[in-house]
Amino acid sequence: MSSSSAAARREGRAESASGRPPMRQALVAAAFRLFVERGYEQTTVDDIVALAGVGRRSFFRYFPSKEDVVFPDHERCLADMTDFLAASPEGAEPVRRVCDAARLVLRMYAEDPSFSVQRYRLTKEVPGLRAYELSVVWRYERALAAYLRGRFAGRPDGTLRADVIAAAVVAAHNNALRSWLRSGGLGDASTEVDHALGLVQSAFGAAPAATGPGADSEDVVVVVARRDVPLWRVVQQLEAVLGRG
Amino acid sequence: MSSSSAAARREGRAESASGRPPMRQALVAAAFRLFVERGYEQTTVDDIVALAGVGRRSFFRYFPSKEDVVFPDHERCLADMTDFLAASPEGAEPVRRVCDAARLVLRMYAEDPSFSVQRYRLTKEVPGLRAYELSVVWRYERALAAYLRGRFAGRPDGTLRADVIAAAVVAAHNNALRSWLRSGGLGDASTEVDHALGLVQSAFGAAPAATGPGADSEDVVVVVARRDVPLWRVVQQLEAVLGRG
DNA sequence: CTCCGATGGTGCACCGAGTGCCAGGTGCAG
DNA sequence: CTGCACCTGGCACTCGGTGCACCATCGGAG
Repeated sequence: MSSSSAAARREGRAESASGRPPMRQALVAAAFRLFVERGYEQTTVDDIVALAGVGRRSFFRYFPSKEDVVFPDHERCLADMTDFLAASPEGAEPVRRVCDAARLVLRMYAEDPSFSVQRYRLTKEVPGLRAYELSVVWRYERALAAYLRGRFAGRPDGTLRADVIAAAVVAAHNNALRSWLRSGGLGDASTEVDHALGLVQSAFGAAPAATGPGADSEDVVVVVARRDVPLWRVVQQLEAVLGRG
Repeated sequence: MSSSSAAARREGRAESASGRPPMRQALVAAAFRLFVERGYEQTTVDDIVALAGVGRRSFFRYFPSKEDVVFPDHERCLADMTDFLAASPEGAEPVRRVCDAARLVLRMYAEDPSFSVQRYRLTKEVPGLRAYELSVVWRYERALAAYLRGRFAGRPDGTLRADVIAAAVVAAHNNALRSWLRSGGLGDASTEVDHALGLVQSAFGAAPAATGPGADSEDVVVVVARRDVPLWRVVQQLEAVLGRG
């Protein structure tokens, strides 16, 4: 069943066929029940462990902090993303690749829409959770930026472009994701995200240099310019690519 | 004296000529002395108030949390930025305007380089401070995005573009800022930031127009340039191909 | 000068998150 | 059975943060 496998994924570990739901899951379930019915800050860790029927000490064994119980799957997702980026083929177009990496996060959210929507409502209200979410998102962004920095190494403004593109990708992804969450997680999230990421790709994607097949890869640069963008902008791009003449 | 006025600015209030340094400043000074010499987490609020010679309760009168003492001036700076954006002339180019708004933050950092560098080293090491800084930066980003959303209202993908551009501006600004901080705050920060923001402007600047699927291949021109050809020659070629001056 | 209210600093008791430490239980290999 | 590793629970403690009541100072009104 979908909800069961989604819960298992939330767990970050396979569910054993032999019942006995692991303590981690019980804690997440208990926590969310209390969070939605009486609020995050009004719920103490003691309340959670009492409802889950476990010792207080065990809570912090599974979750380093109270906030972590709200994001039980991000650690796993972040690892997936770094793996995905590390496994990139050499010839992959970098911007497209980070956009695909961002889609991994979307997939995680889409796997359990009701859970994601609940969490969204929580994080929107509680400042502490918002701050925590920011630090999570920041780690995704750094993973994307690290990959791009590697791909842009040697290029002038390589790290700058990497940071900016990573931020743009994350912002576009989050814009679409939040719009989907605000709608209650009903429609298709991926089309909206595709559109948003498309905008970023059109702004940063093909325009900067692709090396031609025949030539020595270092001494030729190909610029694709749209006729409707002003000439000075094309020249600016050229300067950036060529490293100031 | 420069350091004195910088400290006053850090205070967010004018320093009175008649001595009696305000408690806020004393707390910031005491806190930073302890933070740099024994670390942030190793310093308790009790240590700070003991060194400053005030009561523990007073600390939390001036700073809502221990983290806030590290960023004593951001609240003020954020207010300045929103004022700046609210006072934008109607005809201002939106992207340029948010770039200028970002420069306000840089100015704040540049006003007291040694303080900024110390704080940078702190936030780089301490995860809790990093998280706090993220939430501060997030508020700047939301201020920029809110302005852009207003300017892009009605445009297709208006909020999406607003969010992406705001994120890109913040990322570019932070990239340059951090590079300057890493250097010890010695050189000129503004030139680096200008260059970084220029890249964002060149990517998102004036010509938003028809993005993505609207343009067919007739609207695109491909230029192949050899790196050893001087830039002006390439530009000359471009002008010829595009048929405009 | 006295009274008075406002402002601002302080002490105190208290809550809740998070940690270190140790004890008990349970499954497993020797 | 015994030792061992591992998971769990309880206890005590630290520290950040808050509500409340108390007190000092100060400026103005009578």
